[in-house]
Amino acid sequence: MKRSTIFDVAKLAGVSIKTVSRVVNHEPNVREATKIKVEKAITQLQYRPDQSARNLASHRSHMIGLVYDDPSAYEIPSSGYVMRLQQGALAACRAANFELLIHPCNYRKRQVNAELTSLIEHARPAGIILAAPLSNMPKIVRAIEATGTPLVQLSPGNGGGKRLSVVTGDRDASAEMTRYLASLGHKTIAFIKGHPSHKAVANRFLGYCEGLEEGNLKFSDRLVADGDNSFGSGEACAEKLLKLKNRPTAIFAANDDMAVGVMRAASRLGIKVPAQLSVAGFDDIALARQINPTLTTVRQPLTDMAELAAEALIKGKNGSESKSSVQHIPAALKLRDSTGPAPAQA
Amino acid sequence: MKRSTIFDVAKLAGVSIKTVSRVVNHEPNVREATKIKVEKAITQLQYRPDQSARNLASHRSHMIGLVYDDPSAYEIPSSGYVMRLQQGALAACRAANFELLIHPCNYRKRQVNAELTSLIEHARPAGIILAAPLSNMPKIVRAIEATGTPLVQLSPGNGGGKRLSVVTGDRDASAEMTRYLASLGHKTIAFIKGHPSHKAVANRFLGYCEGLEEGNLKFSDRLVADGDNSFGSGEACAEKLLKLKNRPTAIFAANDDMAVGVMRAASRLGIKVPAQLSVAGFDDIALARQINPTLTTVRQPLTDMAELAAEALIKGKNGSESKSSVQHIPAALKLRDSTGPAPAQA
DNA sequence: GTGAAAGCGCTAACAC
DNA sequence: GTGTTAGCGCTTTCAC
Repeated sequence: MKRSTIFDVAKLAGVSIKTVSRVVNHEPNVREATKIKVEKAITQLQYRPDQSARNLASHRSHMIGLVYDDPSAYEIPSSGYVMRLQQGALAACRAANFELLIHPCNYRKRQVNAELTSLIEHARPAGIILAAPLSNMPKIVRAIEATGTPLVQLSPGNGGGKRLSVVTGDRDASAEMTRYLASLGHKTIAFIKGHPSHKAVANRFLGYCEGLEEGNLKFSDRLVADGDNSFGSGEACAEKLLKLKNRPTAIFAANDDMAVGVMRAASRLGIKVPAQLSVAGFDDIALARQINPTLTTVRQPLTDMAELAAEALIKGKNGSESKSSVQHIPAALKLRDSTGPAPAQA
Repeated sequence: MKRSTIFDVAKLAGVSIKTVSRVVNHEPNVREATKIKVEKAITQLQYRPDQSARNLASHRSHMIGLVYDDPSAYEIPSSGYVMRLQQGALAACRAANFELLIHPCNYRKRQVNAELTSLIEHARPAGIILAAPLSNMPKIVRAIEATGTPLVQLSPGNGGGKRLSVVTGDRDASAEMTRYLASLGHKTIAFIKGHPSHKAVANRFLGYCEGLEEGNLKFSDRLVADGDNSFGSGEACAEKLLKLKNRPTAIFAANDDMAVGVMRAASRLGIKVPAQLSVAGFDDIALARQINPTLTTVRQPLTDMAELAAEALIKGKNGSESKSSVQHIPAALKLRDSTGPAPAQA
């Protein structure tokens, strides 16, 4: 049997299609009695508005797009990050009866822009959530803005800018973690930096420096290694750091994937965590609680951030709310088993 | 500036809109010269067809929906499974210029059907990929079929049925893994079953039984524990099994999440893997290579399966191809460090 | 090979 | 409060 249209409902309810439309869209100016009549017809006919028609006529949709760096470009997918992003966005979508489109994209490729434009034209999402590190790439941000699609940036890295964004205190939390390590008696605390293109992660290095200072430790270049956010790079950096003659008693990695790599390297080198080495990460991916010992880390409220972003997009469908605002959700230390007091002797 | 429409292109190229439409859709019956003229106009005007209009007029779309069990309902998201599913579907989408809609849903809820119907009406996907264990739930399958949306089931568990599906040899691979463990000298091989609602996982238990027989080992009830696919259940089951008076020297878990739980339990109980206990899983999630020791498992070709499913949906847009077919992609053993020879004494 | 006209099912603007 | 009338930008007949 054919699907019923707004006309069928109108006829059955004895009203005009516009009235049906009003009821469906919860618009004002409909008498309660009329509304009930229409609603009855809707259930009776099992009417469900056609989104394509709706989108076409109204120039919006009930979908939002989540765009993030393609994790399969990495050695091992940093799935925790992506999953939490999705989880948050999905929560907001579910609540508002929206659907979520996911679009990982590799910013290293030339065609990113075309790809994003194509996504937008194809799906006409009501808005785009742009995750870090893509959110701090002007080229990408501009490409999306050019289409006129509402955009929320997640952790854009810089101050906040003139657009909608959701951020967390990467720097503050890193400083706090560093101070915590110092408070455990660690004197040589190494740091593994993240990928340079990822500004929010770069801020964590700043926090580390700040934390050292506040903990009355001096910064040393040799204790800093350059990772790229991947598990493998964490492993490699750790190996390098752990072979130093005066090796660090604590390693703080700019993200969990790398921290897990550190633990793997330590285990291979026969170094016990946390007895001989404390390891800390950042993000609190699911894996952090699954490995052994469980990883001390900073819980980045990724899920909440994505949810907030999605909500903003969904609400803002009327037009444009406050055009620029930065929502801040604080991060929190998660102290677990991978960190402990500094060993007596190095 | 306003977006150009098919009319603008037609005018500029000096043809009718229908001809433009033909060129855009790669339809036959267009002279080469005309085609080139139109294509030139398209680039010049930066014309991009509006999907909403297209969908409305043609009753199809360029999106496919991926529906899977909501992992956040679990204690710890089994993110590896979902990520690989997404990866495969995304690969196919990217190649065909489709977009991917993700829709985790909790089958335990009453409203699943309404939710799925709503997804379909909202987005009008060209097809749905239904992952296990949802794919073996008649209620859900029927709800989707009722909407007339093309459907591909992943690992539906039963023989294959009359619909499109993509399966792997869960049973054979499990038997193979069991034989492998037997070949290492293990006499007491325990098994942790998965969630009973997940038929494909249930088949793995059958494979275990089969493998025992072929390895000339006898099946024992006390060596079988009931997990539910979650990390936590694996941990709990392992604890139970490892406290048996004649404890197993090998534990084969029906999925990797549970196998990781087993390793965690072993580590807590001070049991060394693989020296004192061999652990094997199933799926080959990313985590399998990240933990220490790395996990011996069965590589379920999830990514390939999802990709194949998406391709089928994308190709089949013309109408209905062969209405019933079962694609089989074999699974393969991944021998890593968590398994080894049986210890001399138990 | 190509084009004209008729919708697809809805929303928007304005009339009543 | 409610209905009327145009479109939204495309695909589909079917005619030429």
